[in-house]
Formats: sequence, structure tokens, C-alpha cells
Amino acid sequence: MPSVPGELSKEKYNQFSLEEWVKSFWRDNDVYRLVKEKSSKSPRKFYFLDGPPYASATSIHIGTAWNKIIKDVVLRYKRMSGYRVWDQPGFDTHGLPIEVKIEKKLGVTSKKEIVEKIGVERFIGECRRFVDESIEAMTRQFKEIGVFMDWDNPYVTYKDDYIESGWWLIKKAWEKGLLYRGLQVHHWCPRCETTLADYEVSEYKVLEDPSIYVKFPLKGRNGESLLIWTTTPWTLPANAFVMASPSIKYARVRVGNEVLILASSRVKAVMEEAGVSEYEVLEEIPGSELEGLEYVHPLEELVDAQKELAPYHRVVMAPEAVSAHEGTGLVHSAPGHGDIDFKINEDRVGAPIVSLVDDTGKMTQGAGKYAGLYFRTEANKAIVEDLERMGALFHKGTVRHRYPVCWRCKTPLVLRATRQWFIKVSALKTPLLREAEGIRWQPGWAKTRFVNLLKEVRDWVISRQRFWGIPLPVWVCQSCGYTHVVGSVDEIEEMGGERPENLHRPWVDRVELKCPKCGGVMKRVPDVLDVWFDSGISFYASLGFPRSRLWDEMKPVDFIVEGHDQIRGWFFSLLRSGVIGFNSSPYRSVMVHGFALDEHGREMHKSLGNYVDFEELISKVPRDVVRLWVMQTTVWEDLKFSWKGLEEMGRTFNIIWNTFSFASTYMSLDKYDPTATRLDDVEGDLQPEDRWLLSRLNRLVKEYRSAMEDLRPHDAARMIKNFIVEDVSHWYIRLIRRRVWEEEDTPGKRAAYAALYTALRTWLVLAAPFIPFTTEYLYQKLVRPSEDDAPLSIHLLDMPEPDTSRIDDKLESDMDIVKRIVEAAAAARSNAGIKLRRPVRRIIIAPIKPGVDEAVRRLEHIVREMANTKRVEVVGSEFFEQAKVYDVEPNYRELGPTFKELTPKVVSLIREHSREVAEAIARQGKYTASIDGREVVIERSHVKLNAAYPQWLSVKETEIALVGVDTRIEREELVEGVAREIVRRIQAMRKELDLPVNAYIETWITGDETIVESAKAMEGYIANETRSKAIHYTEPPGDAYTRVWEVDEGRVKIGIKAGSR
RNA sequence: GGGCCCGUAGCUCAGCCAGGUAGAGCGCCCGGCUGAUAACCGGGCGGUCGGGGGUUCGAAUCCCCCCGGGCCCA
Repeated sequence: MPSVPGELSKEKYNQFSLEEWVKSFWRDNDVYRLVKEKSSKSPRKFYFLDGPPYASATSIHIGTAWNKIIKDVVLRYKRMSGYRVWDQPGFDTHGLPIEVKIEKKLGVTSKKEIVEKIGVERFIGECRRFVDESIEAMTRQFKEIGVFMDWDNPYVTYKDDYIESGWWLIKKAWEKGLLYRGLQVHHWCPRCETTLADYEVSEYKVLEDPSIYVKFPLKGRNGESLLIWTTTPWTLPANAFVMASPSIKYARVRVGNEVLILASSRVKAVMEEAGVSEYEVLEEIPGSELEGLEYVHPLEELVDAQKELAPYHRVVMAPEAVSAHEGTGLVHSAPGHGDIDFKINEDRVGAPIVSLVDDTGKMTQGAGKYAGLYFRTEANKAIVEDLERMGALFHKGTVRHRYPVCWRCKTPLVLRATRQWFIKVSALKTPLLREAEGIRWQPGWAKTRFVNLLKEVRDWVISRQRFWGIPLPVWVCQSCGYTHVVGSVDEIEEMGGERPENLHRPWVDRVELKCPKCGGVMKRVPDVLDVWFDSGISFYASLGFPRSRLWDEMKPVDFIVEGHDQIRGWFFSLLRSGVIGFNSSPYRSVMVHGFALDEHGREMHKSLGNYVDFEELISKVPRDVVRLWVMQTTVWEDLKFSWKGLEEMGRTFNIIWNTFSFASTYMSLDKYDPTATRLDDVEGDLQPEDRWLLSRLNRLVKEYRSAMEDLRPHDAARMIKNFIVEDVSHWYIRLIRRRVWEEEDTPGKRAAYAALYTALRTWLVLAAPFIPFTTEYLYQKLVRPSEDDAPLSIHLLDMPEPDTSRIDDKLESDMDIVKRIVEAAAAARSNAGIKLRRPVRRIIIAPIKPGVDEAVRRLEHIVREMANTKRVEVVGSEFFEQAKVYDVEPNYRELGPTFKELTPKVVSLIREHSREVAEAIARQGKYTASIDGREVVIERSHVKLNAAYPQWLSVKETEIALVGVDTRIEREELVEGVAREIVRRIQAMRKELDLPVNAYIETWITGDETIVESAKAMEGYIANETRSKAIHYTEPPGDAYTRVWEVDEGRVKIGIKAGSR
């Protein structure tokens, strides 16, 4: 027959070694595999898709750990709830950040050097090796915090299979007519020599640039010019037109013998800046009148490209691009170097798109005189000089402003028009919005955010001019220009190409196809894909689609969870790919989590010095403590990291341990066998507090499950913590202590064991997803040895169903009332200075709220026990009113005017007869007396009336009741109190001797008479409580452990000696 | 500049959706309890609920504006 073992109670608690033990246990027994096998037999599928972390770190961020812990909790919960859980982790492995890291490592700074000095083949090899190392390190850390995922089989975006899956989608887009090559203005990094997508332009630096005012002379108006302002002189050679706003007023201003046109609101500021004090505003005209005015570009002769652009040199209305609050209200426009410019040109002008900066930031041949100069430096300088020399410059200064820089290498970016490959996402807005409607979001506001950005969706530039990425599968015929998109490796072979040994550059670049139109040689467009493309296809690519049909079985993804930055990122890119490839959303439910910030709510960064390293964290804080702590913060809000918070959570684990240790101690002493004595077997012996615990337990199960189903794991985490700390440890165990101390094997004790065991065992299962190490350990040490058929690991158990028949609202609310009464009694005792150890005769309760009476009667034994009173009396509130004693103080302000010269005598009267006066005024409203033969009537207003409870009654007034303690100690209470003092001392001494809980002793008591008499009177009680087989009232022998104690009633000498029975 | 979120005690956070006496844990001070006790219980100190305005008999809660922080975009 198994019974609960007592090991836990003998063990010294150490959470770190506990977790090490569990780690070995899992490894030795291959627990993850067993868990997975069990799950694989479950009837319902749960396709979870891991948002792949970027594989460029050897140490994970706290936020990354939080992310995986949330996932692990959900997956564990789902497995235990009967789902066939797909738990493949992923890694995002391509892209510029990794290329830049490798460039640094290899000591190169340009694409040219990669090609010529390093060789693309070696460069790619280095990227791959770096990624593999990152994956290994990250995997180790994820395992370290107990994440149960399929670590032997992750999806990795650089694998050939994955790349091939990517090609499938590009081909799909091409077939749908969504893939096109176009010219568009984008930020470009002249060092990385690649275009950056909008979302990659995220860093700005304060830089100094020229701030110049340039005159554009108007045709046919001698001496009259448009005055434009720019901070990018290098864009002037590409100028096509000038933008103005019809709603701004412009002024014609005479300066010397010239006339300048600029916004009226800017005249004063511009003239001041230029140091011009002599000027005259000739007239003001509405902006609309400027429309169509033609001008001559000052650099026309020096710049070749201007020949093409000259026909478009006129004023164009563009209110969206012009401000009356800065510059001159006239904006020079270069459609090849500005995105608004590009759009306005497209809509209203139609000039050729001229971009005069090359891939490396140097001016092109089209820039004529400026060809070969670097844009922000050399070209700026030369252009400003020329303008000045020609007299076209009205004023030059400098400006310090935020300027976008490359997020990887910090080089200032250039806006330029380049030919890139696009996917026409703007054409998919309707299906995107439609599909977004059907997705479930937690929290709800994430959906608002998502839909808002879908409404503004733009075409997607997918091409990048780099190396480490999925190659764009587009081949172009060198003879006839025919373009073909390849959707698979097989198709390469079908098109007459040779299967490359690796699908990355440079191998894939060498693949030549035969043109189906003209038979010519087709070569691949050398671009790679935007790295966001990679993770966006993971929902099918991780399953090997289209080669494998697993996706058809598994679709759609049931659940994803990532940080709120991924609303625009991964959540969007998944949907985008889903709609392109399958016309539907690939996922149905999303949870959003917050960011891990430092304790002041700022981002954690190595450079800010507030970064907490993961390895450091788990060397200082046990894993489960970290897990439960991060899980109890509201999931979608930011997590403020706090060592103190973690330390506090550590104390909770201490309580968890103590609770199980308590159960282990007493259940093992009594050889409690949970399989032989189950709840059903003790039904009739369950005490109200046992039923209360079971009610709380089943309510926990019910509310925990609904929190988990509703994607509020933080609520579930708080519930499991509160249950074990508040309900079990702080309350229930205190209530049953007396019962479990009983010597004999009573039915009441069995009932308490059955209730406690059920609660702890169920709690372990609920807590298992959150704190898998601790629950495993306690399960192995307490539950598994106690039950014959217990599964090998707690993680193989099923989530419990609530037994709602055990939920008793009334009992719980009665218990709440009783708790408050007990608290009030404790407060009242404390005020009266009566220790809880000392029994009192009675406590008196006057209910205020309904239900108190009933609750106290029903749970009277708890009130008696916890308040240490012999009787509980429920009375009407008049009891307390009548018990009150009154006292008065004279109120001089009122007495003086009434009694005039008699006042001093009245005051002495009041002082001398204060009790009498007070009583009379309190009960009749006045006090009548006679002074010097005159009758005086003292009324309520003449005094300050104070009511107080008498000495013998200490009262705590609460919202639900008045609770009074009768503080009068009679002989009986005194004797019992002294006996308890003695018992406590003996218990302390037993502990000092480190005696086993169930050891017997022999005891000697001598000392002051009251104490010895009390001890004699209570001998049976003392002997029983302290397991004394005999008590002697003589000096203890020399070999006894002896101490002298002071108690309120005097001095006592106690000696104890261990003795066997 | 725009969208969304957060701001409550010294610290970490509940409460806000569905308006009704501002709460918990930690910390600090005082007292108590103790055979699960590096735990626990009682009392005390501590709040312009970021600021301002509005709706309402009544606002931490609903509405508007502003300030600070976060994420995303421009």
C-alpha cells in the first residue's frame, strides 16, 4: 500500500537544486518525448506557429525569454487539455543585420569588397555558420527555462526547402499579376548599397546641412524670381518643378532692384535670416495665381539632365507638400529624390523621373559638371558655390536637423528613385480587410491598430541588392528580355537549367535557363528578397508546402503570440502572404504581448547600461520564479523588469514549499494513503472548512480554465498563486492544524488529509504549465509515490474539470465574513494588549450587515478557535450602546454666555461629576443641578460629549459588525493561558533539541506558585500537546535540557528529556 | 504630425470594460503568533488615482484637451 512519503519535510529547500534535479529527471526519462507522444494521440489539433526570433544573438533578451515562456505556458496547457499540439520552433536567419555583422568580422565595408576580396561563396558560408551558432546558443537558453518545444526539428528560413517554398509564393504573385518591376523613390544606403523599406528607416541623427534660399527667375518677368528654400542642394540638379499651395498668401517683395516671390507669413523671418532690412512688400497674391508660372533653372547650363526637365519648369499646386510655417512656401521638387515629389509628379506633372545619385552616393553623368561628387558633401559644396557665383543665391546658412541614417551602419541615407521589384499589395486591400475581420485578437485594441494600418497599405518593395537572403526567382532573357518566374527547383531543370548545389547566391546566380520565346540565355535578376518575406511564409513553408500537403491537414494556424511591434510586422506579413497565396488569413487567433523594459520603464539596451543579461538572470533567480513572475504581469502590457519583484516572487515559492512540506510531514506520520482514503470515502466527515477549501478549489479550476481559454494567462497565474498562498497556506492550514496534531487516527483528520491532498494534487496540475520544474518535483516527491498508477511525469496528466457541485457560494461568503470577524477580534485583542495565546471568556458580535449572524453561527468553531475564545455571543447593537460609558469636557464658548459669572463654578461641577453629567446628557439631553441655590441646566451644547467603551470591553468596529472582546480574565482563563505559555516554551525547547515531531519526552516544571498550580491543573493538556509521558514538579535532573523562562505571571523553570515509549 | 497602449501609496501592481466610502504585496514603525516558520497575524505611517476641463446627485472609472513613457507609422 503506498502512502504519502515524508521526504519533503526532511529536505532543506533549495529551488536551484530542485530545478537541476528536475532537469536531469526530464533528460533521463525523455519526458518531452513522452509528453509529445501523448499529445499526438489527442483528438483535436492545435496548430501553434512560432514567430521566429532573429538568429543573431548568442544571448537572448529578457523579452525573448518572456515571449517563449508565454508560448510554453499556452502549449503545455493545450497539451494537457487534450490537443494535438504542433510545437515546432522557428528561427529567422536571413538579412542585412547578419550581413553587416559578418562584414565587420571579415573587415570589409562595401559590396564591392565582398565580391572581390572575400568572394560571395565564402561570405554566405560565414553567414550560415554565424546563424547556426546563434541557433544553438538560443536553443540552449530556451531549453534552460523549461520551454517544451520540438528543438530537434526547428524550421530555419535559410534551408533550401524553405527557400523553395518562398519561390512558390513569388510565382503565385506573378501568376496573379501582382509582381511588377517599377521605379519608386526609397531610402537608399550608399554604404550597404541597397534600398531600405519604409519600416527599415527607423534611425535618425542630428546632422548639419546647408540651408539655402535660391532664386528661380520667372520667364517673361524681368528681375522677378521665385524664392525656394532647401537643405539638400544636391537635389537641385534634378529639379523638375516648384510646388506652392493655393491656400497660402504670397507676397511680391522688392529687394534692391529685384522682386522675390515667397509666402507672406515668411517674409519677415526670411529677410531677418538673410540680414536684409531694406525691402518692400509690393502686393499680396493668393497662391492659386502662381499656378503655371514658368521659371528658368539657374543650373540649366551645367547639368545635362536639365535638358530633359526644362519643359516642366513651372509652379504646381501641391498643398500637401507645402507649409506656410517654414522655408518660403515654395518648394523645389525633384521627383527622383523625394517621395511626395514623386507622387505629385505622377498625379499632376508627368516629368521624367530623374535620379542623379548612383548606388554609392556619387552624382551620375546626368549631373554634368557635378558627376562623380558625393551627394551630401562634395556635390552640396560645389552647387552652393556655383549658385553664389551666378548670383542665384539669396542667402546661405546651415541647419541642424534630424536626418535618417542606416539602421545598421549609421550612414546618412539618400532618397532616390530606383528600379525595384514590387508586389501590388495595394490591390489586395479589400481581401486583407475582409480576412482581418475574422481574426480573434487579445487584447481587442490590437485589432483596431491592425485594421488602421491595413487601410493605409502600400505596395511592397521585395527586392534588395544584397547577398544573404532568399534569391528572387526571376530570370530574364538576355536576348529578347522575356521574364520568367521560377516556382520550384524542378522548374529550373524543366527550363533547361542545372540544379544548383545550394539555392543561395552565388550558386543560384550561375543557373542559366533557356528562353522559351527565343531560345536565348536567361539569367537571374541578382536581387534577394526582403527578410520580412521569409517569416511571412512560415505558416506553410515550415510544413514543407507545396512539396508536402501537411499544410492542408493542419490549416489554419490556431494561435500565434508576439510583441505588439509585430502587429505591423509579422502579423501583417503573415496575412499578406496568406492573401497572396491562399486568398485567406493563415491564422485565426492572436495574442499580443508587451515589451520587457527596465525598472523605470525604459527600453533595455546594452548601450544604456540597463541591460539584464539572460545568463545573469537565471544564475541569480530560479527559472520557475522567473516564469511565474513574468507570467503574472498583464500579458499585453509592458513588463518592467525588477530584481525586487523577482525576490518577492521567490518568497511565494517558499510558501509553496512549506505548504507541501506540511502535508508531507503529517500525512506521512499518519501513513495517509490517498488512493485508499479518497474524498468520497470521507464525505460524511468533511468539516465546513474542508468543504470551503474544496469549493475554493473547484472555483479555481473553473476560473483558471476560463482565463486560459480567454487568453488571459496572467489572470490564471495570479489565481494559482493566490490560491496556494491565501486560501491554502494562510487560512486552511491554520484552520486544520489542531486536527492534524491529534494523536489518534480520527475520521476528522482523515477528512482534512483527503481535502488537502485533493487540493494540492489538483493545484499541481493547474500550476504545471506555469512552473513546470517545481510542480514536477513536488509531484515526484509527494504524489507519485502515493498513488499506484500515477503517470511518470506531472506533465502527462490531464487538466482537471471543475466539479461545480462542490462550489458553494454561501459557504465562501460565510467564510469571508468569519475571516473579517476573526481579524476584528484580533485587532480588539491587540488594542487591549491581550495575547492571542491567552484564551478570553467571550467575544461579542453585533452584526451590522445581514448574513453575519448566520455565518458566525455556522462557523462558530472557527471563530472560537481562531479568536481563542470560550464563547461567541451574537447580540443586538444596543448592547454596545448601553455598554458605552460617557465622559464630558466643558465647552467654554457656550458656557460663558449662558452662565456668566457662575461659569467657573459650573465648570468645576462638570469636572467633578463628569460621569453623571455625561450619562444624563447622553440619555436625557440635559443635566440639572443647583449651584448657590440657583438651578442650572447644562445642555448638550455646553459640553463636548465623549463616548467610550468600558475597560472590560475592547471593541473593533467594522463595516459588517461590531466585535467586542470581554477582557476580564478569570481563574479558568488564567490557568489555560499559563498552560499555553508553558506548552509554547516546551515546544520551542523540543525544537531547539531538534527532536522528531513524534518523539516522546519527560518534563520537569518548577517555579512561581501560580504557574506551577496552573500547570498541575492543566497537566493532561500540557502532556498531550508536548508528547510528555510524564510531568514532574521537581528540579529537573542534570541530564535534562533545562531553561528558565519569564511569563507574565512570573518565572518558570522547565526541563525536558527525550524518552522512548 | 498620425494610430494604438500605459500613467493609481516610497517600490511592483489590482480596481477602469458595466460610475457609488481607493485596494493588495513589498518596504518602514509598533505589537503579537509560531512543531509547515528565512513563514505568519494585528495595528500604524503612506494617495492632488499624471494635469486641466466636461457629463453626472456622484468620476480612478465615461467624454474632451494637455503632459510624460512605450510600440508602430509619417
